[in-house]
Amino acid sequence: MAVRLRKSDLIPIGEMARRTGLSVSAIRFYEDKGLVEPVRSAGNQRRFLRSDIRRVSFIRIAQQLGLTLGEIQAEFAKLPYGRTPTARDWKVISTSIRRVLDERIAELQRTRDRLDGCIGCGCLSLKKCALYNADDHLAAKGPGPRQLLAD
Amino acid sequence: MAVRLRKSDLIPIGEMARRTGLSVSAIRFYEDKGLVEPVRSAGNQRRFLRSDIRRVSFIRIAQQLGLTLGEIQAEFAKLPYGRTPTARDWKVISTSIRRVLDERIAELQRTRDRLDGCIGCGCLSLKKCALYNADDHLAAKGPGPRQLLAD
DNA sequence: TCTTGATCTCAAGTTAGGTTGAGATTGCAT
DNA sequence: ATGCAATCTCAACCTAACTTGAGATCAAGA
Repeated sequence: MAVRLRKSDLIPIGEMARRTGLSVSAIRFYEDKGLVEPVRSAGNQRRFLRSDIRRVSFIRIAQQLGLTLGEIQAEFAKLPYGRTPTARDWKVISTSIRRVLDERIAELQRTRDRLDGCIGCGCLSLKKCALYNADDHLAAKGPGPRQLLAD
Repeated sequence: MAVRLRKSDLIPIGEMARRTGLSVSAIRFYEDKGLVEPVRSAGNQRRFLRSDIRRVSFIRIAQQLGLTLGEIQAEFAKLPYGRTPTARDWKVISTSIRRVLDERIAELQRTRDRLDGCIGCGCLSLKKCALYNADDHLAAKGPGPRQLLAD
């Protein structure tokens, strides 16, 4: 028995917007960026697959997590080629994003600790300041351990 | 005995750039935004006060901490009017920024926890997803808990 | 069939934080 | 006094992530 395509299997952009909470223009923008690839109707209107709802929703979520569209693109590259992604596929991505979050948190904590050092030492005294000296400039200026801030 | 202004007390923009590690154009941009207000030489060239070095350096640091120029301006508003800021003045600001960092870290941790929930629940199942539903939209659609995994 | 709402494309505008370049002056050391 | 580096202003350009608007076309119910 052949698989029947119900019309509800192909979603127009307006419904996509409703279902994902994104604007129509944003979705078109994502298509431009290659994040989603709807097919076209006879009259050249976009028609999305049901699985695209999840895909597009994921863009929204990942952005809330602080990923750029480029980074999201990179995550999408991990999705299976030629078949609709499963829960397991998405889980792999979620886990990878968790690592990004962990890194981001750790980074912020390191920064905060450095700032604490600065406050404690009556700092922002530039010459000694770990934050100020985070970057290159001020090359070899005085002795002692120099802490560097990851960019 | 009158205070003598040595020429070294008024710094041209090039030296400012060298001392802060910023580009000349960036410093001019900050002036545009009202973050620093150099005086002008007879020939209309910018002349910065020594204390501006710290001020401008602070912009750089605060940006690395993730503050926008607008937020930095808000912090600067706390500096004393009409006198060169002391170490104590800067400390007040640093402390305030510490609070911003704390908030940011807490927020990220909450997000990570939500993501963990999602991963745990085989999530990104949209309807139930804490991340997905973090925002408003959520148009009641059809009956029963639909799991979009089925697609 | 008519009419209305949904879509289409393409161009331009928006905010943040700058950079780049042109063409004109300034400032300082010989 | 002159020569050259530093500076000046102003306008245009850049990335990211979209939005807005104009003018044209599509889809579907009465």
